[in-house]
Amino acid sequence: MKKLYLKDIAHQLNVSKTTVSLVLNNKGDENKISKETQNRILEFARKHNYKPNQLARGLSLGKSETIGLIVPDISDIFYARIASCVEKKAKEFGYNVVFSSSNESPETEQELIRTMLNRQVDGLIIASTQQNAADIEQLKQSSFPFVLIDRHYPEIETNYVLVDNYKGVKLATEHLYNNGRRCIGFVSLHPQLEAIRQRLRGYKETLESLGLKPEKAFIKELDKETHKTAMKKAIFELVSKPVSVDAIVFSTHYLTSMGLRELRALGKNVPKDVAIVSFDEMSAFDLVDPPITSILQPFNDIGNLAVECLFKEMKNKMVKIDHQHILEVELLIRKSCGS
Amino acid sequence: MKKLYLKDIAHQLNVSKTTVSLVLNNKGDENKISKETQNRILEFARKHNYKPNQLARGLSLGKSETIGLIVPDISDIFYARIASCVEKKAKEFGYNVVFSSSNESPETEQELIRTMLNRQVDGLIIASTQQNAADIEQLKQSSFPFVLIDRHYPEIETNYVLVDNYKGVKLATEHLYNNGRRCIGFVSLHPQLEAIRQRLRGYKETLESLGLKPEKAFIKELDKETHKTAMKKAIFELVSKPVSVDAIVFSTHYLTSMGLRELRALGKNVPKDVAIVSFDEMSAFDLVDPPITSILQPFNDIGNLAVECLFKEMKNKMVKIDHQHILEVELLIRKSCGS
DNA sequence: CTGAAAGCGCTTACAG
DNA sequence: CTGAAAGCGCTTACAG
Repeated sequence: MKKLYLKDIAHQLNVSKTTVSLVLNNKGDENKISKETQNRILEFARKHNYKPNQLARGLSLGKSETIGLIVPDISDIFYARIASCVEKKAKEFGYNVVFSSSNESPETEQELIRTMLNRQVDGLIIASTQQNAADIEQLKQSSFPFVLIDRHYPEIETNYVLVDNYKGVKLATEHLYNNGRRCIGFVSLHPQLEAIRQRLRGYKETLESLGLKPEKAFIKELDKETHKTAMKKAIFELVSKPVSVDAIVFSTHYLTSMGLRELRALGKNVPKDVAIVSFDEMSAFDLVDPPITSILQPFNDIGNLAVECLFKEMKNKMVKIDHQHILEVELLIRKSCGS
Repeated sequence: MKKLYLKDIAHQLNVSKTTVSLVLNNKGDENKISKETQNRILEFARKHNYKPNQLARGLSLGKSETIGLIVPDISDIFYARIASCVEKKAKEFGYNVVFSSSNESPETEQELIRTMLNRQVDGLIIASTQQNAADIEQLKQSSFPFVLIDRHYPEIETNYVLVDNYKGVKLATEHLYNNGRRCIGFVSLHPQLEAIRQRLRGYKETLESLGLKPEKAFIKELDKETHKTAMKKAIFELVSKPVSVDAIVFSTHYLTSMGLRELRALGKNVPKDVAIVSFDEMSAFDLVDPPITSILQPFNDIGNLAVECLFKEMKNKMVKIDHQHILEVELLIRKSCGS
């Protein structure tokens, strides 16, 4: 089966390329091309399964009908789920998506943004490393359509779809308190991410509002790079004298898993000795011993909303910053807090 | 920052577009362009961060430096991990990847393959629905570079990277046997997939080699569409009289989770009443009560090898079928089989 | 109603 | 050593 081109169709049907192109782009009527000609073309194209070369089309049209999705790590189930939604939603608009992982590296992120722009994506959805203000600012200045998800730059006004991180941890902390816990620890990554900062703030302020003091020793901030080894030490310190925490809020699903492993290794009973709550969850958290109480993020809504906002931006030409969504989060109570 | 084009550089540097293009494509030397001119151009391009429009470049070159990845579901952690590897590996070759999920629909898969071809991807990695022989055959006929992963068409000779499904289940079944189980059930999806068929075969033949009979009633094949409700019924039947299985092999990670939930709902103790093994695993399987003995798939190797094979094909022009890899699988023994 | 022609931004064979 | 020109496969303003 030889590849079929526009000119082949024109040739075989004895019409011009213009006519074929117009008809195939649904502009037959507005260009008053006879129904008969239209049908011949449509029929022929369908029968031979003609599809235009998207590179040529994109070059000519100045758009690629592709959007780019940049996430820290596509193999993180949270982002994988979002990617899945983004893909589905984009398809509704007839768009494809190119994805890439930044691996939390600002340099990689920068490179990815540029590569995608060179590939002429029409819009970008970014879960940023949040250390790449320059490029985000530039995107904004050049009125390129983009929306930030999961992570945003508080100092740059952009469209975004986030989650109420503060509220999530507040819910979790209160839940722990209501279950009688008074020495509540907090384990997270380094708070260079605004999302993490909000979670930390949620933790601290909730403790205070409950009349508890957020002790320095209760809080463990691990480096992204070294958190695997650091976790062991962190958990050990949290559950040993003089700290001896009776509950821990983990700021991310994989920290929860790692932390739980360490707690077990130290012979601690969850929830008896230490209750735990996880921000975000994993597929099998309900099967874990004990089932892990988790803060659920609406990943479907994040993905869908992001795409919708992006398409509004792309349509508007004039980019307006009027899509700043902070979605609600939900505390799913299972057994890891003792009730 | 206005977008910079090739002609702008040529203009500003008082040389032709040809010269600029040649230099930027590292063909300066072979075209004997003076070192000085080369340096001026390189310097200028770097300083202004010039990157060619990939659509134009692709159209001109007849290739896009993009590969396509089609999987059943990008939000399945198994495929997400493979996608992550594929992305990393492709980047080493300077390639991007476009991904899409077929959602196990042959029609969608067909459409995706065509869309990707129209987008001029230079090669395809496909975890097929295995119900789309026509397109795969066509890809093959037209000598388009592609490699199948995870699932293949036994009736079509293609390059592929698979996993030893038979062996995996054999290992699992023997392990169960060695732990004293004699009534071993098998829960899987409908065996329209060759991979599933191999797993089923592994189960049956191993039982036989062990002197056990693979009873019809021990085997549950669920429909992809209805497996959520069907699982409840299947598990109930397996653990009730007259069947009363004392072990179950699940042919996929999410079936394991679902099955375990049902076992618990019925008050069954795992592994005392029913031992279980999972083909493929999830992140928290080691934390589950009990930790789930699983057959591990080398997703990293699958992704890397697939990309390597694909690039060899792409380079060779003449596509040769000499990359048929069946990777080893590993049984990770935890506690769900009683030892 | 329809076609010839220019243009999208590149690459490269060819000529000098 | 370097440039003018053709070509990749489309779209569409313009002319008739």
